[in-house]
Amino acid sequence: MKPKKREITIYDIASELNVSPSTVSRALKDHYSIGKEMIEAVKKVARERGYRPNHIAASLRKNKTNTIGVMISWINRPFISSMISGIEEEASNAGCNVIISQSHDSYDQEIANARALYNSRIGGLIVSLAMETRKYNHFSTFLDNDIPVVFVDRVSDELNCDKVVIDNFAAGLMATNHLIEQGCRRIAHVGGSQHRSIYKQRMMGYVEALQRNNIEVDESIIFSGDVLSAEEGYRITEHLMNLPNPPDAIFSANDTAAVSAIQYAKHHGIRVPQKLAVMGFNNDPISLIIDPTLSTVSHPAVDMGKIAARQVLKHREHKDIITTETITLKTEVIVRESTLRKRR
Amino acid sequence: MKPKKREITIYDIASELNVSPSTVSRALKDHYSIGKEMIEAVKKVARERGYRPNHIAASLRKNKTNTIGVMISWINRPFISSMISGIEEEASNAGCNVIISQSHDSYDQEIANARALYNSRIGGLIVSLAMETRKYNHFSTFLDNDIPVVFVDRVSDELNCDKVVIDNFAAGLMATNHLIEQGCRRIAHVGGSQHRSIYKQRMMGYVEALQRNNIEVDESIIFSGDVLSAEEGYRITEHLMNLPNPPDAIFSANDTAAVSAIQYAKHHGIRVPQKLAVMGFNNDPISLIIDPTLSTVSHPAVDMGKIAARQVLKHREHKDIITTETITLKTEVIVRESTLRKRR
DNA sequence: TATATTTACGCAATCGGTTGCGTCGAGCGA
DNA sequence: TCGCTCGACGCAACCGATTGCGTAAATATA
Repeated sequence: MKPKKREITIYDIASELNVSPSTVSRALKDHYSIGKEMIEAVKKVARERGYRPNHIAASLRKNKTNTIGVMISWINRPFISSMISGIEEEASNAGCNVIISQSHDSYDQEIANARALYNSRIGGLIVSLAMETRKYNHFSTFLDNDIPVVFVDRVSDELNCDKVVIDNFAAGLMATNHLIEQGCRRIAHVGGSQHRSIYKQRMMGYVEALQRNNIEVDESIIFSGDVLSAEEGYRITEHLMNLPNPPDAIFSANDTAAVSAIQYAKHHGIRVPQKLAVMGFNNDPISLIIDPTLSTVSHPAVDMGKIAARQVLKHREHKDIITTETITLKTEVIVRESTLRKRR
Repeated sequence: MKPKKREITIYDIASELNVSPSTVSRALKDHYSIGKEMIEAVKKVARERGYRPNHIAASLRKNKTNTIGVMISWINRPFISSMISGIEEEASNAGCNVIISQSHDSYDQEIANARALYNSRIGGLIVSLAMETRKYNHFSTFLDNDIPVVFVDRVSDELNCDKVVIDNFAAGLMATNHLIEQGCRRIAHVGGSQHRSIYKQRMMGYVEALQRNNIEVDESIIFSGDVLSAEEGYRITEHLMNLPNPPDAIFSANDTAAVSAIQYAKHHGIRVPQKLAVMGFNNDPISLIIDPTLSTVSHPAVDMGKIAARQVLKHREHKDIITTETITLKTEVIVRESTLRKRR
């Protein structure tokens, strides 16, 4: 059992060098008004004595921490956890901590989490909205207090903040185009809540593709899932395939529901992709495991996380930035077996 | 744009009631030496004025935060992210934050993370060790400073801390027994690093099962993967199946490698489970998606996370606890298609 | 009634940095 | 030589809550 050695502080360094604590404080962060040699001397002593800056103290004084809050729906989903992985990497490289809170897709929980994070005096916030959320007042506290907020993936059009997204419209368009190219003519869509713009845009891309190809848009084969769970996907597929005029393809707004569609098809002897082509979204690991392998749309989760983190950090550095950016990452259709009807 | 209203503090409450800040501080946490009416009065004012306790200030004073650190290998793995989900739920219910850091299975990174978390003055720590880690000095700082440390899943026998685990030996035994019951006689094992006790114990359970059934233990079909990735699993399976005397079953210490085994088999026309039975571990989502569905061993990730969080919180409450517990959760073999050779 | 206890609360130091403002000496132009 | 600028650093007031110790008043004990 080691003796509990007292932490050494800037006061210790100050008295060792016979200077004031303020000088030490400034020297440690290369303040312009501190002389070159003084800075060196201070840092040398700090190193020798094993000085560890006390972030808590700094946070108290500045009333702002070096912690980045992350609000997401569920952590245990491939896209989300990968995104967080990216966030954590960038943040920890910059010496920031990441604290997470899950909304479980509940609006009320999201509000509670926002309050909790604000009370924790986070220095920045990264948000992927809950499925339910349609009002956004709970973020104004952060904006009013100059706490940078960056939205990722599930963003809101109503808020003027930095955003990191993919082009969901283009993605929906490309995905649907691919299905059409493969000869599908009656393409169903299983989307997410139309209040989440990402799902709306995917759907609009889908509609656009149909229209460009003079394919009738049939509302009766367009669905908006609640949370796009496996069960939901299965149920909707069941409904679709029992229609008098069932679709020859399903474009799902996530892989979970798409995989369910394939499984329904397998259980009922419907051949994929010959009878039913299935296109997913996200490129989750399961898309490579399912048989037939699932065609899907790439979703650069880790990169989106990294970029979101960088945006937050940038705003923390330069508080004078008053512009907001929307960063759009590239995405592409990944063609696999579940849609490949024609030889290439 | 709302005016930046100043936060109200215990001083505000104190002056409103003409008492001292210390009284307010104590009243807010029901200190025994504060009168009943005073406590009520203080809380009333606090409520009315919208007082929000400043955790930073408290942390500074107490030199300890209400933040729980979580050290894991990779966040974007089903077991880990589910575990974190459980941790986060329990912690946030108790008003604690959760900050995470990934080691990427690197020992050096784990040490760096431990330092960073210690510097962040976390109030508790939950650890699932990196695959590489074989020395544990980097945790003594926490123990020496009475910061509760709880290990989950990937624990160390060398440290006398609270642990939350499953009975890996029994699990390995049961899983292997099941394979034997299904008529397998030459069962290979794809394990993890034998320095991680969980993998060692799974392997020992496997060996025990063989011995109890008078099956020869053949070292040449027992492997210790590096990180048990899909690639590793595939490569090892390839090696195994090219042996002059290939196995009729593979017991893998995780689902990732097990799925790779199935995929290798499918690619090479080896029928599963008839020619090769495959047993996984973890009950990852993919185990239900792969065809044939993968038999595996349940791993109650969310519960393990919750319990680990509770242990940390318990130690924070009662600092007088000097005992350590090892909590073992129930686990069971989940029989699916990949091992089911006999009708039931 | 004088003394011992208890109850209920105040005082003031403390946690470790941060930062606006003040100061002091050196260098510089006129 | 006078006044001025500028570089380099110190002073001291914070930030908001916690806590050991002290004490006055109320109650109990002798």
